[in-house]
Amino acid sequence: MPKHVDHGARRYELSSIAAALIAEGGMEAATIREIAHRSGYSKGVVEHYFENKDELISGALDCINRRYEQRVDRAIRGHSGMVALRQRIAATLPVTPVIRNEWKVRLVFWSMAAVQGTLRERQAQRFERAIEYFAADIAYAMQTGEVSATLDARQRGYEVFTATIGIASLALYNPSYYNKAFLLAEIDRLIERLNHQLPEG
Amino acid sequence: MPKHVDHGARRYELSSIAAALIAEGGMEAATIREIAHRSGYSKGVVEHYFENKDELISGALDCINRRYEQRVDRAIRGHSGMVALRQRIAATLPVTPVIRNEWKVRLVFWSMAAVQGTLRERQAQRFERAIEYFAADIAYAMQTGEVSATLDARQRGYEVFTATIGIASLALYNPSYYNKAFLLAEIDRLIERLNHQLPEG
Amino acid sequence: MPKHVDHGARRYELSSIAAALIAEGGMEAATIREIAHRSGYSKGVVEHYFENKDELISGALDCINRRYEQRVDRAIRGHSGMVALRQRIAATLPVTPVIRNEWKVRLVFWSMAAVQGTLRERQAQRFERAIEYFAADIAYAMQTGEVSATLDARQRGYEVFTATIGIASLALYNPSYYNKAFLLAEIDRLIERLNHQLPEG
Amino acid sequence: MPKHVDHGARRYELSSIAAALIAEGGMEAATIREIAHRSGYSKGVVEHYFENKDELISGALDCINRRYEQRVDRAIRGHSGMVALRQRIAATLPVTPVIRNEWKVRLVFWSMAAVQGTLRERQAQRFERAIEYFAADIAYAMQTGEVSATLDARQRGYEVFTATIGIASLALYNPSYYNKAFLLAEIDRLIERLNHQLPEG
DNA sequence: TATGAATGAGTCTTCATTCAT
DNA sequence: TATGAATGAAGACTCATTCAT
Repeated sequence: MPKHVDHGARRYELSSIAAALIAEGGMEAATIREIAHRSGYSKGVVEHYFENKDELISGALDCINRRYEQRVDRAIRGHSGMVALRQRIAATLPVTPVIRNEWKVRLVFWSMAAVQGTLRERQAQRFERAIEYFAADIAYAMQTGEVSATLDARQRGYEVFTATIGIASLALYNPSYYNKAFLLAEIDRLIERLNHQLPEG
Repeated sequence: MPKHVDHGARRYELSSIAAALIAEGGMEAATIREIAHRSGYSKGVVEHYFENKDELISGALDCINRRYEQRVDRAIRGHSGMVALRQRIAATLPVTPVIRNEWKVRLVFWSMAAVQGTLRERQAQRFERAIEYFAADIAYAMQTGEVSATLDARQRGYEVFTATIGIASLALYNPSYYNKAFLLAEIDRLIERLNHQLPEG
Repeated sequence: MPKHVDHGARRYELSSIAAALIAEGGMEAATIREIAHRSGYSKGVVEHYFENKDELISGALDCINRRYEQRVDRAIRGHSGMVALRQRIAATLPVTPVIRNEWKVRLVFWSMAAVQGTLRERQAQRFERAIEYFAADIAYAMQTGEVSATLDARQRGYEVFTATIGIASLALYNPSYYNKAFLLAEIDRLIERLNHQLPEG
Repeated sequence: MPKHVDHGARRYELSSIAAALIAEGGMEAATIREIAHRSGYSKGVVEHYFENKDELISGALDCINRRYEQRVDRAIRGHSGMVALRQRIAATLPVTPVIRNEWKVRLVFWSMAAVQGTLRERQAQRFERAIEYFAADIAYAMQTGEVSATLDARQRGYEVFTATIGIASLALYNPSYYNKAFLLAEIDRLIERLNHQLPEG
């Protein structure tokens, strides 16, 4: 009987280290050697859990996305509609060092997907899915009368989402100016827009 | 008597090739060897005009930014206020393959700047300058009464700018859906918001 | 109570897989990992039955040689002299895909033995034994008067054998030209030579 | 002006070292590192002259084949017909350590070509060309009446060639038994066969 | 017996960089 | 100014082998 190791846990552990390295020094800092060194295992172990480097890298992306989703879930639990949307945005914007690191990794992947056909489409799907989450919150708010029922939920979700990632991209490079207080205030503006803009059509 | 060579022109030529390579295959595709090969010069020449690779890379960014600014200048010439703002946004959004390539290079730099302290601050400055251009158009429009004089021009410039780069980031990965027609219609929405939102304060 | 496993059968099974892999992709394709994967056993099992990789490789050679000998035995059963010789040659030449694969493995071993002192001598012995088989058929034919009794059986066996492996080596690289019909006709020529050449001395 | 290096000569030099290493320890002994070390240059230099390892390996084959052809040319110069054929065979059989090394390299390539589709066809062509050279000598001998004009030159060339490589393959593994004297005597037998066999048809 | 986790050496390859000409 | 020869570090990856379970 072989020594048993939780394969998934080990993969997550290594992916997490890869993500941290990417956040620190970009794609080129996430070498297998360094991942092995930081994890305390040998190079061979990394290969044991990942077919090749691409898989490892993609594991790193899964890792930060999973954390993001868990954070959103925790923040939203029990809420819906506009409250949920507020929480979702707050969990997305780079208001803490942890989230900033997530954004660094995310941007590295965006740049990869921008120039690599295979990754592009998958990135587009990730964006689409994110928009749907934003839209779902708004759709719910329309049903409960929190916001005007005449809005186009998908379109509004798209607007709020693009504004959010635009702000996040900006904030990442000047975290002292675009700090937590600034960004949380920004959420109010985004929400406010939904109520005061002219209805569709 | 040494042969005279237009230093600036040669630098621009090489930077342009570097930018094209980055757009094609990311940072790692822009090797000195490949730039030398495409330019027809030898490797030594490339390094003669750029102290090291970082300089070359930064030259590529300058190159695409210069082209962007020239395109904006051409589009705005003779215009100001809201018309200028429209043109500025149109010249920014990835509505053509050329501009999409610009955005690919831009994202590669964003990802570098996100994880590299030295580049981060300079990137923040570039963002700040861009916002000021957007804000200036709005400020002019306020003076001429095109939009409500109660707006905060800087704030509105910031909003339009972040919305623009958010949309651009999204569009880059699904150019057939977020095509030229879609993006131009998007400009109308952005402009419309300026007029119909509640005034500041 | 330990589980009983037929050691020999297991060895043969693994050797056979190794031989197939060598025929497909040469020495370097026969990795322990791949053999384990194809056999359905774990890597550890493979090494349990073979001290090290060299043994495994030598097992693969034994495997194809055993198959060759069985094929010859089946073909010759009940025959002797020139008929047996004909069958022996026919069972040797690469007239079918199966025999071609045998030859591929054989050539890989020849190339190893050519450059590795330890293997060289054993290969020489294998050749010598093969020649003796060919010579025995001829000697028998001399006794029965099928061929001239003045021949030197060993010398003639050597000649037929070298001609056979020469033809086989050639045929391996152009199986469509040196096809079954061609090679079988070739046997007639080899046999004919024995009869019409001048006697020894 | 760059330092000038005779590209072809350097390639030959490195190819030659590769061939020597293959003869010593097979394909796996011909590592780039070892080639670099033995040549006195750095690893990078090897890459400078060969796109990749495959090219280097193929260079090694070219190297031994070129030497073989030069040796044949030198031996045949001024001769033709049966004398030329004798010399050709003598230059082919492994009668000296140098030629034995050639054969070792040759066998390594045969084993590679046997299992690799891309190489197989090229190997078949090399064989065909070699047969034509043998056949040409015989055809000339038929014109001058050295041998019976009723022979099929191509067929006889093929027979002599296959016999030659068969003998060579055998001799390689037992050079003390199949020594120079033995092999030279063997040439007489091969030649004699041409004269005393029954004519074609 | 059997498993597969872990190791680390070794391979090719790519690349920025230096330097003699 | 320009060339390209030369260097050596670092990358991903493959693999045989060892060993605790």
